[in-house]
Amino acid sequence: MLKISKQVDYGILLLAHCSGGTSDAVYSTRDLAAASGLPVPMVSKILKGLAREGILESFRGTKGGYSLARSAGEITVAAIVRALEGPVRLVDCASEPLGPCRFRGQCRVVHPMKALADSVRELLERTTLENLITVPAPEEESQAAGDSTGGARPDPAPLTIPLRKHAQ
Amino acid sequence: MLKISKQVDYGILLLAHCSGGTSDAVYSTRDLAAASGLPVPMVSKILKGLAREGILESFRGTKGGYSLARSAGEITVAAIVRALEGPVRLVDCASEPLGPCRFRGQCRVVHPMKALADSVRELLERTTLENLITVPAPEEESQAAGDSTGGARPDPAPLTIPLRKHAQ
DNA sequence: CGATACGGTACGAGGACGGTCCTATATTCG
DNA sequence: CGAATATAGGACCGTCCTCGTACCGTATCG
Repeated sequence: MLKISKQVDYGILLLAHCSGGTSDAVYSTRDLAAASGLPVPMVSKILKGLAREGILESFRGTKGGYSLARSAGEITVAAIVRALEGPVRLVDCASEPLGPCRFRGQCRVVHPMKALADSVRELLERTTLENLITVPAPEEESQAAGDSTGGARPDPAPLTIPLRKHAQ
Repeated sequence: MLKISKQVDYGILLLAHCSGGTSDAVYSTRDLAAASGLPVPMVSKILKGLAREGILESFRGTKGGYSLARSAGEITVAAIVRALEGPVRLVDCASEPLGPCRFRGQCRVVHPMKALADSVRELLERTTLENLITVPAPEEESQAAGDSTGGARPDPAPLTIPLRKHAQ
């Protein structure tokens, strides 16, 4: 609920992988599929979407593949979401191409809702791929691995702050 | 995409209506359905959900109905979302009951993703019903009414700031 | 010219969401 | 007490969207 699609999730994973090597490294669909463990057609579809939006640069033919079109710091989560699941619209009736609304003009919540939606979008706009790969997180990472049951553990620490560091 | 469900949208509308009168005013399903123009069963379902979560207080029998269980300033958007569409989980593999993930432990993006998810949730947690009904928005509200075509107009003004006023 | 790898699009299965309906229970009033 | 009212808690169904797959076209390298 209120979730981002798996394509976006996978997309971030793949982009994180692409940003691992040198800036002009080229990765083929098969390479990335093998590295991520995701099915090849799925990876292909996601990379196509990212390339169409200009996040990835594509090279066709033998020895072709994809590479980041800009630096990781210039790729926002919002752009990834837009490329893979369309514009961020928290609510239809208060997002930019205004959807139909039976209360047009007399609704007391439209503008605040729009403000809320904008806040969410701005948050995603402010978070870059670089943020996602350079925030290494606390040291209890290792103990999170191991148990596949995934028992709910209490909230460990406020991880919110690091993301803000790029907000002006 | 990345949208909240219509039930939450409707729920906010209905709660905004409930917070209009005195604090102990009681509204029946039929009243709210008539006021909102939404079908009665739908309104009923939403109100049930809100009551189950303790956001609304319910009174059965003749002259029964619903009223806000707490003040509008104590009802967060996050609570409304939780009541009507479950916990806020931006991504399955990085939200609190950790979902299955094939990269458990070796994924470089889990913690940042969790941080991002927390940021979104915190934003919703910080926004209260009171915020949504007391931010009246700019004066061009009236001209938005009238045309039912809903043509896309350019972004009018940064509406993001007002929401922040309650963030400490 | 053939092999490789991207580009676009269409297709099917599965699940979530929107929306409706039915029965049980509690309260008020005559 | 009994009828009327209004919520509680389900089950139920149609539809849309997402995930995942597959096919065909096109560009590039050797």
